[in-house]
Amino acid sequence: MDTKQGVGIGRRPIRSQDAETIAAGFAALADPIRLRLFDLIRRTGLRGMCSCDMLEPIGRSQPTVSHHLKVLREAGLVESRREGTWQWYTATADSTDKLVQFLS
Amino acid sequence: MDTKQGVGIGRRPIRSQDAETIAAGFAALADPIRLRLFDLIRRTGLRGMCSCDMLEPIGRSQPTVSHHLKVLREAGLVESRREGTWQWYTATADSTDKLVQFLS
DNA sequence: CACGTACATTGATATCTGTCAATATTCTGA
DNA sequence: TCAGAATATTGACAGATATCAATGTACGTG
Repeated sequence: MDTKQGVGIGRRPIRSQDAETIAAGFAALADPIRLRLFDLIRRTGLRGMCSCDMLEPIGRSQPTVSHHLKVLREAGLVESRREGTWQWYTATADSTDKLVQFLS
Repeated sequence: MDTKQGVGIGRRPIRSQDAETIAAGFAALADPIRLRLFDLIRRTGLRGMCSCDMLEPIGRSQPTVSHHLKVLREAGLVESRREGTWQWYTATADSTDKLVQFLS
């Protein structure tokens, strides 16, 4: 049976392709460790945070933290720059724009 | 109205327990099918949407859609009411508050 | 060059997740 | 009470993911 109303109210549903993109953004924050990493990094503002300083507060092995940082980077939520042997992570400016836009 | 800080950006890093909760919310939207379901439901406002009308636009089997709706419901993003054999889904009022608060 | 530090990658494994067919449940109407 | 419709649950399975030990790579200092 069909309970549909006539069209006219509201815009069109999200495109399947856009859903993939936005869902991928949410997926990057869908893990508690990544969420905490992103939270830590974002708090450090422009200066950013060295990944060596994340191990202790996060409480996971170095490879695991490195893996999660890669996921955050590939999702466009953070970016990194080298400084000697250190790697500094900062939150990207428009990191969460699409996500907030979808939620609002 | 208390003065307690929410889970947004404050002086201290997010608590591990809060990270679990918020990450679970993001996880509910981390799948493209669920994102589209939530998008569809939200567009119908107070009236809501019958799950029988979701099958065709979503393009997944009835058990799969039912499974995703359950995930959305358990995440607090949608709620449902029975009407005869139909099940009507609506977006909850404060569904995305915590998520937006974290992102902002 | 050699060594130590910071970080990334690989490989293995246990767990989680999305999917559908089959089946069960709940409700309506005859 | 019986049949049919809408929805939920179960069971099975393939693919994804989180994790760590081991190893590899890049950089700085002697």
